[in-house]
Amino acid sequence: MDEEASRRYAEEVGVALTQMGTTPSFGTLLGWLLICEPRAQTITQLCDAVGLSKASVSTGMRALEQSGLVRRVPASGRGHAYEIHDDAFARAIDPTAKMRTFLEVLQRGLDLVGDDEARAQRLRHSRDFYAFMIERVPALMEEFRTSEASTHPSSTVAGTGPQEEMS
Amino acid sequence: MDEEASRRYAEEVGVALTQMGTTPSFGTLLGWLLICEPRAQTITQLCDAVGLSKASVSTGMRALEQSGLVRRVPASGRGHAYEIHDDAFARAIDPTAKMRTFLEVLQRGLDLVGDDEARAQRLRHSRDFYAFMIERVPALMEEFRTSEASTHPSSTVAGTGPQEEMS
DNA sequence: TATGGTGTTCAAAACATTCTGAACATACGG
DNA sequence: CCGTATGTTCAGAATGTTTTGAACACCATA
Repeated sequence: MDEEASRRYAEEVGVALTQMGTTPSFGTLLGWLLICEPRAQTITQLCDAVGLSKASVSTGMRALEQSGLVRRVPASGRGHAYEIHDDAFARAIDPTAKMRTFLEVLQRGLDLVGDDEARAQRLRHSRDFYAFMIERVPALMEEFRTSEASTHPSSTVAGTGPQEEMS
Repeated sequence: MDEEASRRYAEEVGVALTQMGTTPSFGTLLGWLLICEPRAQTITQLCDAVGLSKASVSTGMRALEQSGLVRRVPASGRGHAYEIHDDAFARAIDPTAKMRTFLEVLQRGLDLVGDDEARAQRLRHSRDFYAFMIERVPALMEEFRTSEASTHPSSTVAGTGPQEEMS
């Protein structure tokens, strides 16, 4: 329950995610939404909680929403509130996203060096590695999803939200 | 062969990797090492090729070396040179590295909220997802490695280098 | 041990990003 | 339809990162 500990936790998540390439406000807001009470929070509540300006919270929340980690819900009083998805990370994170963009880069490199065997080898191995992982990881995620569904049948409906990047 | 096209490619890799969280010099150097001829290059050669200062190349190469993508080799003349590993990405990239750090963060969150069921649910699902992936992805990588070994038996010895982070 | 090429480190400049306050829109309730 | 609570946008300030030039160490050779 400890309000101050929660705030510290939000900051902690903030620095962890910042190291992974997000903005500090993005990570801090996500951290707060992971543990806050009540679960759904308005922009004003978020401002108070994490100590950021309305402007930062507004843009930060849009980013969180577009990345599929958080959704807008009708607020009790005026306006609207935001809450994190139960399965936020499993739904919003595509572990192969970066691999796909780099697969393209490697392929262009192979096109560039043509059939110069000596140089091609450097590129080919890495390209094949990514191709393999990209093909196989989705099945892994699907396996997790089904196993979860059978263990906790009360899951939310599986609306496949936007698959944005984060990690 | 086209010298200028190669330079452009190095820059292209540079921006791709910068978007994934590296410094521009890190990515550009890696891009150049992917396609340069000869394969092993001294710091001086790299300076000329990518148009960065000696200082940037020096620190950039140390980062590449520590991340396990590149190794030092004895140079023909004076000093030493650097060359990229054939299996650079498959060996240097641990797709679960970020998941592991975030798994810890989620676990700390669960410790913090204790047995408050309502709040715990938000954290638990994501934690379980990461735990699942972290457990399973290594086997996938191993599967690729063995399949490669049987296809191209001429691979280099599998010295398990430092498993630093990049993507 | 002097010399030249080679590589490293560091403070400061160049650069880019993020956050904020304030002005502007929007929508609801009275 | 007005007043108020709410939400958005944007220029500039604050902050952080990357690169660089220059001074310093190293090492082979003669």
